[in-house]
Amino acid sequence: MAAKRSATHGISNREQILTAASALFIEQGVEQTSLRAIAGRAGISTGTLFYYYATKSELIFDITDRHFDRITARLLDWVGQAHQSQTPAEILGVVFQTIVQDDLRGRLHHYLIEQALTSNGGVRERFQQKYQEWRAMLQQGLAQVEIPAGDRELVAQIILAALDGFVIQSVLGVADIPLNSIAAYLAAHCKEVS
Amino acid sequence: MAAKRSATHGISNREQILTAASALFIEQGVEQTSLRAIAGRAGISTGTLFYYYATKSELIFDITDRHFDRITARLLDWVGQAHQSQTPAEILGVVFQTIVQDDLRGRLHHYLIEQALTSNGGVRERFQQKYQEWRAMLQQGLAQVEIPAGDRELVAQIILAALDGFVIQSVLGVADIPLNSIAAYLAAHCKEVS
Amino acid sequence: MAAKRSATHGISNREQILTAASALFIEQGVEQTSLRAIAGRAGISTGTLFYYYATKSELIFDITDRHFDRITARLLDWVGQAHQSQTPAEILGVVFQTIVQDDLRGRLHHYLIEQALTSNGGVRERFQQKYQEWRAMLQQGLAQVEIPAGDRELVAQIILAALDGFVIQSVLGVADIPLNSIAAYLAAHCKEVS
Amino acid sequence: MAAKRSATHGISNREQILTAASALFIEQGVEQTSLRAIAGRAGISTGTLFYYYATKSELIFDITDRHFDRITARLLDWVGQAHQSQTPAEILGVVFQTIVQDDLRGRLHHYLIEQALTSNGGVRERFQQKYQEWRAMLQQGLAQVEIPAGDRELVAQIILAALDGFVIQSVLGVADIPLNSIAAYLAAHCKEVS
DNA sequence: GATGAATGAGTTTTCATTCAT
DNA sequence: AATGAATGAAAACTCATTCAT
Repeated sequence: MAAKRSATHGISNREQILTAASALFIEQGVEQTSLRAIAGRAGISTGTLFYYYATKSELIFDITDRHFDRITARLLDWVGQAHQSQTPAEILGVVFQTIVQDDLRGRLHHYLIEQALTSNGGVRERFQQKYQEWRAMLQQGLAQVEIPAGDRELVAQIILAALDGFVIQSVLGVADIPLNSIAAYLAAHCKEVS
Repeated sequence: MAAKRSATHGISNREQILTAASALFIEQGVEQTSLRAIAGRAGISTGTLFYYYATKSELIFDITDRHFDRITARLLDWVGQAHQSQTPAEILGVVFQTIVQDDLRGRLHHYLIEQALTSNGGVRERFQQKYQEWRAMLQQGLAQVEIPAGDRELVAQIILAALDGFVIQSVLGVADIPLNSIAAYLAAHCKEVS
Repeated sequence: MAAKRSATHGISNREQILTAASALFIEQGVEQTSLRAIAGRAGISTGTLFYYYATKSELIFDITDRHFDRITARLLDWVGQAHQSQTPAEILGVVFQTIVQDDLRGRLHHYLIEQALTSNGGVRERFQQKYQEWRAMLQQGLAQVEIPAGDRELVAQIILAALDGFVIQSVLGVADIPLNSIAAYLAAHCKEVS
Repeated sequence: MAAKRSATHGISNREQILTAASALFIEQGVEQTSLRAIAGRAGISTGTLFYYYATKSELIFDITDRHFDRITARLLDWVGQAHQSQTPAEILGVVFQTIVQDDLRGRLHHYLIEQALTSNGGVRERFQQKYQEWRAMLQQGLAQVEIPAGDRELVAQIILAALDGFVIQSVLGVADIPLNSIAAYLAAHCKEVS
């Protein structure tokens, strides 16, 4: 279902399609984007598009994969570099900032959630897996933030959920989300039981 | 834009439409639900549907209104009855349980968010207003939970975001969301600065 | 088909309908104007509209009648007052100006022509009658303009046709129609054979 | 916006569509002709029609273009061959006869005028351009009819307008339009100032 | 590998007209 | 006389998908 290499520049076409599709999905939503439009922006014919993706669902599937990979990569980065930031507040702040403020990915994220709810495909299962995965990664990252080992799982859960919630608000344009204060607050209060 | 009552049983028809539309939106998503299907389930003709709602957007708008009213009502309930539960943990737990576990409303919520992102209409503005409103209500409710006045705003923000996040996970079927432990943890750690 | 008086203020309603319909026909064209819209602007219900006009065709018929009456009245005026203007050029100029420059009536005229071509009704026959009638009236008016009696019929034909032609151009917004020069030219050249 | 040729028999399809559309527009009027009917007569599916013309407006636009081209071609013919006819009266007579008596094109002409008035599209602007163009062509043609140079513009205006007027009457079926006498009269009286 | 013309079932929307009250 | 809710048939438009080349 995902990329199969070939001798010619098929890969390049696949890239072209995925890039075009991502962009259009973000701009207009998944349902509102026609395959013809995707082919058009990718600079290929609809026939060619169908050569690579026999179904719109398949294409959405690949887009989802990519999207997940990017989120995961971002989290990995964060886990790896977490110790470089001095204070716990700063460490948390970084996640909040980078994830919440990427509006484009935020929009895509929600369009894909809708696909997960709507389409029968495996998208939903992938989401379930990924959320578990991200939770685990967050937990790892938190190990470096002086949070008592026993609390890490809960804190990771809260942060993961809050992230999604703030992404929603950001994407909707809800005003006044004091991300930094929130990160600081969480850092301070989760450090140890009062 | 919202319901105009009439002498005859026009109300009944409007109700019928809204009920049918809500149900179908929840089952299949907003985009996937055709007006014909709504009319069919409501037991009226497409022409009659048009008589009440000249546009799919208008109908969505009314559905959104209703949805918001229910959420608000639920929060009002909670604010009013918060003192009846004994412990802060219990008080928080109630919100989490009642809101997160109403999967149907959760689905609708996210379909409507997609509408807000996609359609240019006023739906998005309504969302912005409502989120501000709900945040304020949460703050009020928290006044009864021994949280230092200065922190209430941030805590309300966190809880509101986390609620949305958990709704997403619940709707997606992500396993193992220990809502009660989370409520307890939040109640314990937000009570006062360590 | 036309106005039947009644004891109550039925007449007033009829007037209301005709006024609203004329206005909307001119603004949007006959086809584009729904009966619901007419009823709305007339301040009555669709049911009432149908009480007065059982069919859209009937309404169009009455509007056409009114329109014809106004054109005829204008021509009658002109015939009656033709001698008051001094020069033949001025006399002709008056018809051209008053008829061509009434854009609203011009639009309506062409929308009604389309009805005549399209609908099966008697509208077309009415047009045929009226054009003959108007031609005769023009001929009468020309009697006062020193045109040799033998030529009057042809000149009336030419003027009548040219009028319609200039109305088209005026309504379409074609630039530079020197109506006065044209009237002067016609007056000068038709007076007598060179 | 206009025809783009393709390697296969796409041309044939486009032609098919334009032919079917023209015929139906003439028979029933533009508004009364459904795209389905056009597709039906063209022997293609509605989807295919959409493939060539994404919008009814686009199709109308192309039809308009074609219609204009034919009128222009006819006038060009006339300008080129004007000297072959002997008398000025005959020369004028040719235009009147050929243009006025083509009832089909006359009907189409008026349906398209309605489109120009109704739809906001570029149709109206095209009409304005074309009328200026035709006026200039008529002027050129008149150069060969012994009309004093100074009068040619006015005469062209009058003839152009009268043409439209007679087309209307012809299409409406108004009786007794002595086109030849009129041409003769115009030829005689415009030749030189009395 | 690549094309793009072709399709048909589907969508939202429109509206003249009817009729019980 | 007057209402306005109700209708069904039809309109324009959309689009994922197929297939001959």
